[in-house]
Amino acid sequence: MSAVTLTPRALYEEVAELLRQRIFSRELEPGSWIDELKIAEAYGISRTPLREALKVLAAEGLVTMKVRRGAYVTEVNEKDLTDVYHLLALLEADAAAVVAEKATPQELQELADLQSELEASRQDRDRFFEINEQFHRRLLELADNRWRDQMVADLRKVMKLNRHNSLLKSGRIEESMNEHRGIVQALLARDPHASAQRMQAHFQNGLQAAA
Amino acid sequence: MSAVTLTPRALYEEVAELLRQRIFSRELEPGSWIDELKIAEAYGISRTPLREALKVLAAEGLVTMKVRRGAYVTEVNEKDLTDVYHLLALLEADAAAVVAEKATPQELQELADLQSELEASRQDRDRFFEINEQFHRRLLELADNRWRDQMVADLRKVMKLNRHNSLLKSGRIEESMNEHRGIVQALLARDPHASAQRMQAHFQNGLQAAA
DNA sequence: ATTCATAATTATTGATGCAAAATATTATTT
DNA sequence: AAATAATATTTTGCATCAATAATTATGAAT
Repeated sequence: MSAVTLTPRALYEEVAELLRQRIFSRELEPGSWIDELKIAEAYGISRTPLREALKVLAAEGLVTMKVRRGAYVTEVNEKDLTDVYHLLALLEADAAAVVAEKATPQELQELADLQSELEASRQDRDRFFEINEQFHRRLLELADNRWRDQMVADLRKVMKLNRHNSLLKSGRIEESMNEHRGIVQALLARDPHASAQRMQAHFQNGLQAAA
Repeated sequence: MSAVTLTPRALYEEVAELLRQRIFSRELEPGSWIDELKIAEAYGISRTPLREALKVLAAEGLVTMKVRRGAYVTEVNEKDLTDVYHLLALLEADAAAVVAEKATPQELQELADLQSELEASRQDRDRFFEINEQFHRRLLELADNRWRDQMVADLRKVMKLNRHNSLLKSGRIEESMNEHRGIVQALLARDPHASAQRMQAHFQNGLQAAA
């Protein structure tokens, strides 16, 4: 037997990740009931690790457990989305303020470099989004608060429940970049308040006007 | 057997709550390993609901799962506590800002009434803390963001991991009340920015100076 | 024909048992 | 005597099994 199991992570974690993908791809629709038997059979596993995975997803907010009714994919309405987005903006704005105060010059320069890359890739839409995400991720890392990171990760997952993963305006590369530039300027100026406010504004502008 | 089961909630929820109490009372010490067999036997249940309960607690941050090593009570250091406290302050300050903008006059009056009760109970320490908690709880309710509520609840649980549930100054009833009065004033004035700032200051002042 | 009650079916929830993995202890060899 | 290897014990993790609860459907009575 050369196939070493190696157990990278527990089965319930593996299953949780698979279910996450199926939920995000809307293969499992919001509001729909999750058939434990069917899923367990499809994946060729028993229901025990599956149920543990569902508990994890419930804690993340992706599924909702109903007593004696089983698990349902969480349904998010418009208000939920704006509420979640509001919190994301708040947490990231605060992260910017923290970074403005506590980051080393080298770390700030890193963000400035990412900003330059962003400007250079304004023609390449995919690359732009990639660098953009990298910027936000790095900013959170520098804010160095694992509890915030966990919350942001969970909130992002909830946002992904939304159809097309949008709610965000798509065709505003130029504006978005200008806002980013302003954020970096405030960070380099070591101005926590301005950094937070500009990040807030960046999120506000990114929010699609509720029809 | 006349004992009707009645199933108020699932067994794993029940067990999760019991474990929470034991963790908060430090009967289960931070860093210590949680013996599934022993706990299951002590409660007279099987390991299945217990393991589900542990997954829930892991998601809340109270226990940490290690692969093939089982569950451990989460150890929080000083930085963790200040990080968590920082986020609590941020979330509640923002809640105050939201309430200042969106609450109805009746709802604001409710908060003002709670403030009056607070002032009246300045002699009764226990009652003071009770009303104080009620004020914060009601404020969050009025901010009307279930995702924030969930996050605040989880963060509070982590705070309770700390010895003696402190990190908070205890002998500052008078100052605390004055700060509260300022918050209520800002709320009644419908000033979101001032409301948030005063709430922030309230939290900052409540933080025990790190020795 | 409609409503209520009862029974049956279906799905969740809890228990027990088994296998795999990790750690600790003991024995053997250098 | 120390180090390494092998074995044994402990414990996690997965699967199968049994029972409880809820919902739906059917039948009877008003």
